[in-house]
Amino acid sequence: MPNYPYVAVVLDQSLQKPLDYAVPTELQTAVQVGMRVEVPLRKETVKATIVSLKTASSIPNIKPLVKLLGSTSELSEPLWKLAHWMAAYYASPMQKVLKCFIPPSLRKEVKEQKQWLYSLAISKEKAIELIGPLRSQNPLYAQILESLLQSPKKGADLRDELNISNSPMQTLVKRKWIGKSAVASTDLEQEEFFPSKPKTLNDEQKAALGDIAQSLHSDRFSAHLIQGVTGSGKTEVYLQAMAETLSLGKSAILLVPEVALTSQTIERLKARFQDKIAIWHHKRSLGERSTAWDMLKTGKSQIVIGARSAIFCPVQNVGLIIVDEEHDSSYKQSEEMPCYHGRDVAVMRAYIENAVILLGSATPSLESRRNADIGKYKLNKLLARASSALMPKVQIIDMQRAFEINGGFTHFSPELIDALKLRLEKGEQALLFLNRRGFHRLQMCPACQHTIKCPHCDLSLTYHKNANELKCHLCSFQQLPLSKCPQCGASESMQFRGFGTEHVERSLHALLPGIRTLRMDRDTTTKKESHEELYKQFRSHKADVLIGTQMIAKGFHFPSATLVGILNPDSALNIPDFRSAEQVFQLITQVAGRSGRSELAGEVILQTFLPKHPVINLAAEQDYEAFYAKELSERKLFSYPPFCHLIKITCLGPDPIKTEEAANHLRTQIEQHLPQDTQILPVSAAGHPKIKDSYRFQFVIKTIKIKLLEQILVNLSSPLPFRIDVDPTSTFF
DNA sequence: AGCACGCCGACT
DNA sequence: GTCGGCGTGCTC
Repeated sequence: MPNYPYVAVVLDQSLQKPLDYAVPTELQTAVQVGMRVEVPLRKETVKATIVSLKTASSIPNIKPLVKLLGSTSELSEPLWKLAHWMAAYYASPMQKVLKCFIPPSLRKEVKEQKQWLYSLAISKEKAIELIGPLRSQNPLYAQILESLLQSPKKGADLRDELNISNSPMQTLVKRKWIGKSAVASTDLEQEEFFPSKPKTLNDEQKAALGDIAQSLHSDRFSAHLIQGVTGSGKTEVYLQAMAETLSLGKSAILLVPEVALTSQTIERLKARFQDKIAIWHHKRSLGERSTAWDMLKTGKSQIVIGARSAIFCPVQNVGLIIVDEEHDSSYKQSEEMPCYHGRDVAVMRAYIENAVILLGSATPSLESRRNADIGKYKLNKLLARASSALMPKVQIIDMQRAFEINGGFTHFSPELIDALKLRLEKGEQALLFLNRRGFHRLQMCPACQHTIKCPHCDLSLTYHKNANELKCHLCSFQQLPLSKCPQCGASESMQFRGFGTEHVERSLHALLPGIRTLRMDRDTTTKKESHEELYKQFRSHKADVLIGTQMIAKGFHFPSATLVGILNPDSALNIPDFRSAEQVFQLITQVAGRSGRSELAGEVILQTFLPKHPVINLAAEQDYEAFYAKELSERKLFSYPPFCHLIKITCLGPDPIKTEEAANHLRTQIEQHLPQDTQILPVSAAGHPKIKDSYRFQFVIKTIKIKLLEQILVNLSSPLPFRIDVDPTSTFF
C-alpha cells in the first residue's frame, strides 16, 4: 500500500477551495478520505475533513496536520460517492455539501447530557409501608416515593412535579430505597404505547407490497412509485415493507415532509418498531441529534424517520428508502446551497447503495409519474380507501354569484353557510382552508393609492388584528398600523384590502354567533408544541371549525370532520410559474382528502371566482390521470420539466443596479460556453425582488443534459454572492 | 469565515 | 498627525 505524505482537506469554516497539509509519518498509514482532522490555520487550529490523499503537494512551507479526530472515515463509501454526486449535480462546493453529511452535532462534538431515570429499588408493598410514617417525619420523601410508585421518572420531571431540588433524591438513593440509571433522553421517548400488529392488506396493497418485497430480495436498485388516494393505506404498506427490510437484516430510511413529523406519525412507527427507530429533524437539540446519529452509525437503530436532511444519516446497510408525499416542496432546499431535492438525493442514495427506493403520493409530481410511465419506476396504484370510507364529494361554487347575492364581498357562499349550519346541528366538525394568514393583506391610502410596504423587503405589510400590527411575512419587521398616509399625508383614513385567516375567523363568529373556532397558521403555532396542542384540541371536539392555511392540509387526520371549505384557491393560479397548476391541484386534492376519513361521509365546498378553470375542475373531480395528461402535454409544448432541466441562478446584493449587473455578468459567462440543447433566459427581478435589504436578480437556464453545464457552473465567479439552484421548484420566486 | 493590510476621510 | 471606517485578499 502506498503511503500518502499529504492530504487535501476541506475546512469546516467557509473556505471554498481545499487546502493541502502534510501528514506526520506515524499517521500516514492511518489517514483515510472522509476522516475528520484538526489542522493549523494561521495561528489557530481548526477542524476539517480529508477529501483526498496525495503523494505530492506543490505548496511551499506546507504545515503538518495536528491530529486525527476518530479512527475511521466519518462517511461510508456510498455516502462519500453520494457527496461527490451532489457536489457535481448541484454545482455546489464540497465544503457546503459536507455541511449536510457532517452536521453541526458532529462538528461540535456535542454529547447528549446524561439524564437520570429514578425508580423504586424496593417492592411496592415495602414502599407503601414506608410512606405512612414518612408523611409526618419527612413529607418530601413520602412524595417522591408516592410519585415513583406510579412509574419511574426522569430526574428533571420529578423535580418539576414536586418542585424540589436534587438532594432528597440523592438521600433516598443512599438509603437504597430508590435507584437511578443513566439514560439518553431518546430512550425515554418511548413512553407507553400499544404495540401494533401488521394490518390485513387489501388486494391493491398486497400487490404493491409484493412488488417491493421482490425488489428487496433481489439486492438490486429498483424504484417504486405508489400512487394512492388519501386514506388508501399507503402508510401500512410502508410499515410492512420496512418490516420486510428489517427481516432481511437491512435498514430503512423514511422521509416525510417537515410538517408531517408529528408525534402522531412517530408514535405510529414506534408502535410497530419500538426502539429500532431514530428520529432526525432540526427541532431536536444537538445532543439528541448526536445520539440518534450514533445509534444509526453503530447499527443500534435500523430505522430513521426524518425530514429531508435525514437522507444523510449514517444508516448501515440501507435496504429501503421511502419518500412519503414525494411531491411535497419541503423536500427541496432552495435558500442555501446545495439546493438539493431530498427525493432526488434519496433516489441516488438508493442507487449507490443497491437499495429499493419507494416514492409515495396521492398526487405524484409530474417528474416522478413520468419516470413511472417511461419504465424507470414501477407504478402501483391504490385507488380504494382502506377503511371503506367513501371519497368526498366536491362541489364548486361560483363566488361571482355569491358576490352578487350578498351585494359585496363575503368569505362564505350561501351553500357553505348552509353546510356549516348543518354540521353544527349534527355536532360534526368542519375545516376551512385559506392560504393567507393575518387579517388584511395590506393597508393603502385611498387618495394616492400608496400601499404600506416593508422598509426591508419589497412586499406589502399584512395587518394582524390580534396583535394590532402591520407585519412583514418575509422578515421579522413589524410596526403599528398608520392612520395617515406617509406618502401624500392626506387626512382621509387609510383603508385595508384583502383578507386572511384572522378575518375569516372573525367573520364566522359574526355570522354564526356561538360557534367555536380554532385557527392554525404560522401565527398560532409559533411555540414548539402548539401545532400538536391545536390538533389535540380539535380532535377532542373543543371546537366546531378549524380555520387554517397550508398546514392543516398535511400530516393530520381529522376523522370527525365531514366538511371542508376551500375558500379561495384562485390567487395561487395567478402566480406566473410553470408549477402553479401542479401545486394548486396537489393542494386542493390534499385539503379535500382531510374530510370523511372515517365512516362519516365527507363533503368539500370549493369556492372560486374561476369555476370554469380546468385545474379547479380536475381537482374537484379528483381526476389525477386527466390532470397529469393535460399538464404533461403543456410542459412538453413549452419545454419545462420533466422534458428538460431548469437551473436558476440568483444574484443577491444590497444595491439593485449592482446586483442586476452581477447577474448579467454571470449570465454572460455561461452564454459564452453554452452547450447544445441549452437555452438561457434573460435576467429579471425575482418574484420577491427584495428580501431583508437584499435585492434578488435571477435568470433561468433550460437544458437537456445537466452534465454538460457542470464545469461551467462550478467555475462561475461574481463580485456579489450568488446561488445556483438546479431543478428549482419555482422559476418565479 | 475571520483576520490583516491598506487606503481615505474626520477630528484632536 | 491619529483613529477607525470597511473594501480586498489570503489562509496549506
